[in-house]
Amino acid sequence: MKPLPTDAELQILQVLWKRAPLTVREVFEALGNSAGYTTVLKTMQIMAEKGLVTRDESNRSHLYRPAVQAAPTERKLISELVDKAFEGSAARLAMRALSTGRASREELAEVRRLLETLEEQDS
Amino acid sequence: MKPLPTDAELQILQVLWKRAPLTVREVFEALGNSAGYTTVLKTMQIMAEKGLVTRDESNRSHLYRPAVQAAPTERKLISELVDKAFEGSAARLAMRALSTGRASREELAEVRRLLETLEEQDS
DNA sequence: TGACAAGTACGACGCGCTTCGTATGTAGTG
DNA sequence: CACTACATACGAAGCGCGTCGTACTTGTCA
Repeated sequence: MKPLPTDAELQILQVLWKRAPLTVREVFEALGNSAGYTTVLKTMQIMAEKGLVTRDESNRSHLYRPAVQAAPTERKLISELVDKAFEGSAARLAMRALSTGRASREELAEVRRLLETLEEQDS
Repeated sequence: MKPLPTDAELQILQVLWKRAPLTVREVFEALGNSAGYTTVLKTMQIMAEKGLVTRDESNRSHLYRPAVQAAPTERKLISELVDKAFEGSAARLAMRALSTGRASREELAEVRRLLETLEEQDS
């Protein structure tokens, strides 16, 4: 129903996930002027149409809140990539991700803990 | 230099990675007629221009081979998503991927083995 | 040798996304 | 009350991608 966010929409959602509610101007500034103000505005209007955000119009400066959660959205983005490039195997994607060398020692330990939880659960 | 493959290009690359060299028709058939023949042809021509594949024109039916490898391409696709949606943390992406519930017991064990290797290496 | 089958080349269109210019409305202030 | 600052709304352009129709070339075989 609610579509997955596009790239530009995802940038905005990430800002909103950290600290909502926010006005368009606040989002615009958080984005570091990577796009024009009206570009951000328009995108957020479209997101409201799509149901990705809600907005409170009681003030002159409308306040925006995310209408989709981070975790499920991230999972769907991953599933998309998994289907597209990893033959449906999330584990294969995870392994590729870990072998990019971009993970620190601590992060690896975290992954290990998650893995233990999952393996337990599954039995 | 060589750009990342687009979605349609990735579908074709996956076929070529499995069994190259192949003609356009063979790729077309492997794709199960999800797109028209000339669509596949055109896309493969573009891929040749981009340097994603090479082609042997000595026969009337040109033979195509991948010019980029699967592993690095997959890693770049992941990095792209990591930067776009996971604040640069490949480990965070890996954890989300594992918690989609799409991984079997065996796959989890594989991930665990990889993890052990990585943790060793890093010390 | 002529006609058909099968290949390549190429141009063009439609769509979604991003971008921004411009029009319009409105709250505050001297 | 007029002026300025700042907000929203909206239309339209540019671009990449996927798609396919059509033209052209070439090999084959009756």
